[in-house]
Amino acid sequence: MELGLSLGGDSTTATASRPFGFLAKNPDNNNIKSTAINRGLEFRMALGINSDGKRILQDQDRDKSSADGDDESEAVKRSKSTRNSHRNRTASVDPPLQLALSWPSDNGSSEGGSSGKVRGFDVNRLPAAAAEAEAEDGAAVSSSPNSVASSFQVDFGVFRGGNKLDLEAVAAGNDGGEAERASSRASDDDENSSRKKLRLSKEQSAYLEESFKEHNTLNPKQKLALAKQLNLRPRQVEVWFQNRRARTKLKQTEVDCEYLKRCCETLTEENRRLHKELQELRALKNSNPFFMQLPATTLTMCPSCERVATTTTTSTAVATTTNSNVPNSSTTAATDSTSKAANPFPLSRPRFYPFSQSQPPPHQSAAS
DNA sequence: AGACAGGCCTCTTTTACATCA
DNA sequence: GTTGATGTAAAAGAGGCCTGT
Repeated sequence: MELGLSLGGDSTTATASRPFGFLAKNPDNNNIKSTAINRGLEFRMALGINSDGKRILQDQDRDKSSADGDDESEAVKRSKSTRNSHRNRTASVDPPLQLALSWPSDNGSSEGGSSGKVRGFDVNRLPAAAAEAEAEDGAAVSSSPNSVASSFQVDFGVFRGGNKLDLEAVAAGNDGGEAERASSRASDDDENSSRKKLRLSKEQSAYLEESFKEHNTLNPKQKLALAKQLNLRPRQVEVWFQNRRARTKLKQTEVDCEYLKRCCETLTEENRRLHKELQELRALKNSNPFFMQLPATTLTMCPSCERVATTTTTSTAVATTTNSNVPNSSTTAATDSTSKAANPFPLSRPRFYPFSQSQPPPHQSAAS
């Protein structure tokens, strides 16, 4: 059973006229990006010292070494720990949420407008993590203004840079208040730095959806390219595709289930109808002895037209056909006329010749 | 043949967000 | 308008299976 299913394609998120219009090059935004990045780097250094004067953000080696240390404990668990620890390592980096939350709040221009981007990128995209991911996966997670020139990328650069002053230029269209919500989450993250889940932005989701439409699985090259394009970790792209496939499968299962349910209902109704018809024929047989002289019949189904052909085994056979999908009205009409029992040759009634009188179907002649 | 890595699937957990009282 | 409870979608973790090397 093969059912078509259209998933995704959210008209609100996908750019209908230009599917990848948001990736269009925008020199102005590039300027913004480079500026933001520079400022963001500076900002990042400032945030590298926590209240205790300890270094929070250092170089990649620190992050990597600490993450590897976590891996050591997990490596005892099972033989596949290397792979999972690799997965965990990318996610175990200190979440950069504090960066976004420490933005100066006196700039009211982008207080609410940056929320979507903040949600999508800053929360998870620690620069150190980006560098780590780059080192691990060989994917250049673009922090360079020249790496990928697009407004889409520019947004990432701006928000990853963490400079709120530039948000207004690129954050139009985002709903407000999320920066504050993120701010409210910041204190929690300080205590329990468990995994921090990001919400992909609409643009990222739309882009991933477009990619998914083209191919629902990714080879490593495509994964890296997508990750680079969207400024995500390859693992995130991989997980997204996994979840997307799962969602598709779930939807397909629901559709299949619904289809089978309808099939079951149809067959039940058909079965009920046939039972009723059988009873009527039996009644007719009892009331009309002439019926008893009819030869035995064999039901066969034409594979091409799926019509049921009733053929007899004697030379006096009268081939009868009926479509399994014929509405009950025809059957009812036939049986109603049958119930009159006035015709001594009931098989000659139209019901038994649903095909053209002059040209019986091929299977009829073949069956006889 | 066995070890290993990598990918995918499935189930589960966790998180973010929306809705409602 | 605010707040807490609740439901839902989605990201991510974990483990198993399969395949290729």
